[in-house]
Amino acid sequence: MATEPKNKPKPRKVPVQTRSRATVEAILEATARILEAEGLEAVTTNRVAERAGVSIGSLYQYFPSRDAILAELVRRMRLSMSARLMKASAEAQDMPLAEAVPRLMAAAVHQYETEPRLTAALEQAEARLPRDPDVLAERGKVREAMADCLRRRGVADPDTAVADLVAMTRGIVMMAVSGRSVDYGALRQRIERAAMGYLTYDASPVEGGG
Amino acid sequence: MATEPKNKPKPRKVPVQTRSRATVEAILEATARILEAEGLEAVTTNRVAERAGVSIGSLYQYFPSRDAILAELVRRMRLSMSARLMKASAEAQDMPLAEAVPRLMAAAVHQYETEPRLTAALEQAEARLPRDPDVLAERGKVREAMADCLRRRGVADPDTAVADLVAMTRGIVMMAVSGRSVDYGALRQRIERAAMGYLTYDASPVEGGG
DNA sequence: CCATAATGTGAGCAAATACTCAGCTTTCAT
DNA sequence: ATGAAAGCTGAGTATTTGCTCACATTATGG
Repeated sequence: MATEPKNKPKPRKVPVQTRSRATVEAILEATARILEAEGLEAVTTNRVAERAGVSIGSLYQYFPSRDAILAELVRRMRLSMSARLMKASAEAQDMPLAEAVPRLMAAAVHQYETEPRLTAALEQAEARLPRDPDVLAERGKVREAMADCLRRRGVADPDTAVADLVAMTRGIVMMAVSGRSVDYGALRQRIERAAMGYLTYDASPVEGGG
Repeated sequence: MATEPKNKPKPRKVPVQTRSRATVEAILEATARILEAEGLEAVTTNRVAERAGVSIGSLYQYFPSRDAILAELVRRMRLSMSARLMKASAEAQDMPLAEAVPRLMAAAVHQYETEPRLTAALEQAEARLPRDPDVLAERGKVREAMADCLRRRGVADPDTAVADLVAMTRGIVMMAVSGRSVDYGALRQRIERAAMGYLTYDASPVEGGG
């Protein structure tokens, strides 16, 4: 339960038989469902094991700690998001800005749209977890691809622009998700407006801005 | 540590002497410092008491639970933010959009700028806490004032616009805060660009944008 | 078959946590 | 000065948590 840094990433068994692979999946699935329904604090190892229908001992044969389960879920989500964004970037390669942006925004929103509560909880968990190098590397590639996309259209400082677009999108989606029900169609349109506005806005010289 | 709803908002003493008022402030201050340095999970009642230099018994004379301490901190932050935004709205009343928006954005960012990590932690705590009616009421007034500000300048659907602007701002600031060091001047400019872009973007068909 | 490895079990331990209580000290009004 | 009220104390309780371990069950290869 300590909040201390992970000083013991003890090695665990790797599941080789189909039975044990199913066990691992059941544990991850149970964790996701608890996260989704009750949030990060409700995820305890005993509860996960119970919900997964396996014993607590089995859980600890494949995951060295509670955080390791969360880390694996975070990892899968991030890699999935990266893959989706890479695909969208490739497809948007030759489109005009006004068509490329909606495509990229749709890809960025997809994960929140399909699993809003789970995604929010996983992002919260991610903040307290050590950075996953693979995730960082993939994210880097994605940002690069998206920045290229913008650079080709003459957007200034495309790296900052990508960071801002991602952040704006997350902000708007997270706020929507925290509310009751969401019209994702309207939401995507608003995000497209925010993105296109940001990208095309020309800060004309308003002097004496004090 | 339960995530269950608060079924026992047991009444506690109200501090009347200066000594006890100082105790209460010390408890809140200690909680803020722990939150800022180590995040939400590190906030335990025993640690707060120790850091505040008071006994655990004293803590429980003025706060019925751990969450009550967090709730009070959240409350103060939210009311302070609302007050600042109301003031900015009033001052921006008669300014043109290009001047009003920076003023409003500066007010919105101020809290994150002065206490970035604490603010992030408090927002995380807020998500798990019961809604404070006072905070909700003040927030409603603020949104109304800001929406009025926009409506006067002919912005369509000003309520949605305010919600989106707030969400975008939060998204960009939170992302910046999670990084190493932040240039808040540049940050404010980017947020102004996002806001102005959103507000002035005309989704007319831009043909042949290759 | 059977030896060996892989997998599964769950009672229970050590540590942490939220919170109480019985008694002590300080403040204050008179 | 004095009694009552306000404030303070911290060892202790009940519970929860992450996690281990000695042992039982199942699969696999020869």
